[in-house]
Amino acid sequence: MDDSEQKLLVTAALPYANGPLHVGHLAGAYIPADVFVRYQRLKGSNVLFICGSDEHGVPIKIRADREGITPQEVIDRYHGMMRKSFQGIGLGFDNYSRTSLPLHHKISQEFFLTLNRKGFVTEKSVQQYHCNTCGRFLPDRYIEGECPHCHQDGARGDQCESCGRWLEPEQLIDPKCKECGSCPEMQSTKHWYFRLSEFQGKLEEWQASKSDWKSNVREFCSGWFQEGLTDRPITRDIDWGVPVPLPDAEGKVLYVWFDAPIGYISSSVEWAQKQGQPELWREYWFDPNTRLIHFIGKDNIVFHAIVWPATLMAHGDFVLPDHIPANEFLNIEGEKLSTSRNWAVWVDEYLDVFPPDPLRYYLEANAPESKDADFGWKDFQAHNNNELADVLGNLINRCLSFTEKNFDNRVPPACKPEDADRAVLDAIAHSAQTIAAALESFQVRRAVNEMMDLARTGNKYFNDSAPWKALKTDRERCGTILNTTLQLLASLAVLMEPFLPFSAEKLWQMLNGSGSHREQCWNAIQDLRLADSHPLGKREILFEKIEDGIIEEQVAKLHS
RNA sequence: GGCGACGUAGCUCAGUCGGUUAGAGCGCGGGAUUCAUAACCCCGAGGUCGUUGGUUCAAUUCCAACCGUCGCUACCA
Repeated sequence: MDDSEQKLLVTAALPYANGPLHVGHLAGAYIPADVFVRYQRLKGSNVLFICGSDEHGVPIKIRADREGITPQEVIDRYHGMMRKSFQGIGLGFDNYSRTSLPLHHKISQEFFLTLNRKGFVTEKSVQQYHCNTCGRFLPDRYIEGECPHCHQDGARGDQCESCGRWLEPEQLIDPKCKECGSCPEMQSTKHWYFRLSEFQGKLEEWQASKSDWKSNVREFCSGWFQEGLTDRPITRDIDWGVPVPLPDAEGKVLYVWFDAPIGYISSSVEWAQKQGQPELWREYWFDPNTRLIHFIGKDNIVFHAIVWPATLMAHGDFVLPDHIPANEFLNIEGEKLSTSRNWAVWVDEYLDVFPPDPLRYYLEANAPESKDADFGWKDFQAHNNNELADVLGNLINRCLSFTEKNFDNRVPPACKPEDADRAVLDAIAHSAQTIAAALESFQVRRAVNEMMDLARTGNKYFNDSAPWKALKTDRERCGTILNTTLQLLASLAVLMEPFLPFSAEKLWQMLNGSGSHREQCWNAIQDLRLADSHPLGKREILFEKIEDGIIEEQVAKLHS
């Protein structure tokens, strides 16, 4: 199929709106998704990139109660912060929505009703702890008590941190509400269950065809299939969420895990409305040829690879996920990231101090693709200084500076190309192919390294060719060397776009390229040429080095 | 407890569908150069590929056990 006809519907996990965005979020889902989408756009693919804030659920409600504000104020705050962070780091969503919108509520309710009408939802009464003081039913992890096994105090209703055993809340001795400390009591309550168990066969059959999925996703699912899927409650007893659209469901909302992925659909609908073509979203979601790709972190695998596809199957009509590239986690300075201990690097705070591309580059080159990776400030500095500044930035600067000083800042003509010159042009084509192949299989790390290797090739060529010597003996030869290197820079401006969009744009301007580098075609990069005598733009340092002191401040801040 | 992942040079990681001298970047040592953000380029030192067994003509690569790190375990989304 022609790339321009193949529709791509790309989603990045909806971030939960009870805290700001951190580098772990970026590394796991957002940067890989953005790199993929930017590459696809250069290729000319028809791609829709969707995201939004996930704004329901108990944790948001509890945060609001603690701070004495409304849940709406909580989500407004974090939705705004995350949106700004995404923009600052260059996430190019076509639409960034939020699940608190009436549009999303309506679509989620319709979804629920369809499943109910088709008989995939059943009603059940269950016993649950209820805190009379806080006035709500308590999720397992919000109940604490003495562990029945090791008798340690402070065990949670889902698991004892001390002995690691998995618990049921009613096993706890002397249970207490984690928020207020009072003793909860068992109450009967009614919930609606999604009949997930009915879909095991279809899911297994469907996944059997996904041999190109990453092993972490496949292994994870096979474990679940072996255990056997069970029906899942998809409603909750709180007043913050999408109300269950049934007459006898007062005070019940849809479980966030049910409504959140529907946010991918409602965000697409909102996008279509903003385009003035309110039905346009159907061309993506209802076309069986659409490749639906969900970028997520590994904590999301079971929901995206099992529960959500089953939900889509139950509803019918919608396209099923084609691929679910799930990344592992990012640690910070060797320790597990923890928002409650403030052991995290927040994107908004990063952007107060640094430009976006160095962080993008670091997370791309150090992406947690096959196993957990580590974010280290010194490591970040090293990647910026040794690679972005010394290899890529220096190649650009040495070439432009030389051309400016000796050739009136114009592209010298290429005369009598030699083997070395041709080899550089061949290397461009080869890199473009290698990077494309890596990105098609979601290997950002390999792809960005290949891009940097092309810059290394450029440095070696420039060095071996020694235009500063040729300048004195053979001005024509010197011009040819610069011409070749400048063509390499033009290609790099396009090749950099998926990884370093801000710098790619600046480089294109420095080269005084026509239009935007984003209008170039990835598949024709090797044919991209700056014309003889083409006037170059204004030169500037593309990647500043980062001084030790700045890094030390960040490390100190992390430990404070 | 169950399931899974990972453990390769000082550091961060590739790789090996079993088979000549195990790779990259950084860091380190030496050299060359001066166009450039004291950058670039070349050379070099450094690894019994977590441990112990097994299969095999041959294992770092397959299998088992063990040790270590981590994740998931179904209402933390």
